[in-house]
Amino acid sequence: MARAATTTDAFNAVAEPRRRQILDVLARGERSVTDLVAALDLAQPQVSKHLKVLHEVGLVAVREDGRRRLYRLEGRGLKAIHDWVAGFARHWEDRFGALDAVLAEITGETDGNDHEG
Amino acid sequence: MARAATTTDAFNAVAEPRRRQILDVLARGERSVTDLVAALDLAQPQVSKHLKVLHEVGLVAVREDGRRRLYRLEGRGLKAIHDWVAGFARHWEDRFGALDAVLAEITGETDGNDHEG
DNA sequence: CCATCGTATTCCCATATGGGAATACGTCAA
DNA sequence: TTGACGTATTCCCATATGGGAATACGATGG
Repeated sequence: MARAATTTDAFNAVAEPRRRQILDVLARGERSVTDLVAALDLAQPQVSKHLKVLHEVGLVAVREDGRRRLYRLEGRGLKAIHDWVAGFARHWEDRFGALDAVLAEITGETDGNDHEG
Repeated sequence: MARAATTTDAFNAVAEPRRRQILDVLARGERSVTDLVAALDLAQPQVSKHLKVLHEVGLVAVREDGRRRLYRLEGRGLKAIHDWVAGFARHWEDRFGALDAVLAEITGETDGNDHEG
């Protein structure tokens, strides 16, 4: 097998910096391909390709307007990522980080990380 | 150019499901490679490879213990992802989603999304 | 109907991925 | 020492990526 397709899910789609940039721009409102080309300083074909990927994973929606196509952010698709990462928040928040370290030292535990209760 | 290396950053490293699984397990405490192999039902070499990637991007740390190597989650590396995604939260939270729709319809705007103030 | 604009699609290519399989090590128990 | 264990590394290969360049196409204005 090779690496999973970029169109597999939001995680893969968003791994590409350009696509993140596109979403950043779209977060401020609907944009035409040309708008994006200008904003990203990237060739039009590549922008269209990235948009295709984002569309396939449902991160953007399109609307036709004459010869233009207006792309819009479809944020829901990012929730999965958010939810997954949020579960790790305690692991980088200083308060808990420090606490973990202390507990580990005191208990000599190999299996720490218990601020559950 | 081809796709960015998986070791480029957390975004790329975490795009692979197996690596996310590994982090999920490590979130509950230090684990040896063998532990992970058992938990993931994946061949040992592949686990070691994934761990290598995770280590290169700083998402895990290692500690030697006799013939074993104990891997530990290094959560800080996930913060970048969290921060980026969090910026889009308003786009999937129902309250705001509905509000956006209404505003868009009322104003006929092409450039909506303004609950700034 | 023609030229042009806005976008999408196709072709080409260097790159490295992820799994499978085999193997190389370093460490520990006899 | 020897053998087993725990882990890392190497080789092989099908796959598809992302950019560049060229081109196809639908819509629109004359």
